[in-house]
Amino acid sequence: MPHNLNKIFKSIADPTRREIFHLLVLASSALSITQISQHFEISRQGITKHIRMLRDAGLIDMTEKGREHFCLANVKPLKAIQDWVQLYERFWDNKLKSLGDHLDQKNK
Amino acid sequence: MPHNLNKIFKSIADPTRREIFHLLVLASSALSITQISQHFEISRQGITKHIRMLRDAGLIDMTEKGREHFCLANVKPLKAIQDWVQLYERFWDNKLKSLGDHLDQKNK
DNA sequence: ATTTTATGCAACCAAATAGTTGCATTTAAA
DNA sequence: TTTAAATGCAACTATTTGGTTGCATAAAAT
Repeated sequence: MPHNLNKIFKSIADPTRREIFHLLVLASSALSITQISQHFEISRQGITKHIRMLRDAGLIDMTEKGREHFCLANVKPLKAIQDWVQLYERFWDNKLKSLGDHLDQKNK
Repeated sequence: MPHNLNKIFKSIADPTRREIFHLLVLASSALSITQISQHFEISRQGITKHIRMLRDAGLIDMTEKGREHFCLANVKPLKAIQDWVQLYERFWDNKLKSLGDHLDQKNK
């Protein structure tokens, strides 16, 4: 179990956390908590809480340097979300075959 | 805006709702609220609330027949989730190119 | 015609969430 | 060495969430 699936779902369910994550991916380098919070109107402590949830879901890697705590986006846990979605992708156009059959196939 | 992205994220963030959705996809036919709730230990009213959230996110289509309310899974809104995830997919292996460049490209 | 079934509505509850502020501590800068 | 910056910790609050129960109503079955 790499990172709890539910934590990942919960993490990305909040728009502010998605924004933080997006900001970090865009930055493609580590940003400190203060730097991140400057992009938002909510308090630093509010941002810290969001960052911790993202970290606990594995979506942010953290390193400390002196008094600063740096955050780096880690997209890998999103793979679990994509896997979940892809289970249903086959139905986007139309029912080709029941998902039940599909799962039976995988268990053979 | 087909269906509010945040509602979709919030809907699938709850494990019970994911189970309900999965059940409906597996069924590949409409199930009544009572039928659905029989698969769970929580009360019918609890299930009803979850079903409404899924419906409001577009993940369940509902039809009434007599006194029964039937639910059918609709996977289309999941496309929005996949689109969101795919924005970051390119980073799963490694940074090929920054997301910023990628977005610039799309806006040309 | 009576009873049972399927449901909605409303009130209620506990826990989680998203946010705040104040204060202490460590590190860096003047 | 004093001051400023970056952070954590703790307490507090309001709102949302996930769940419950009781009661009313409409439709179906007996």
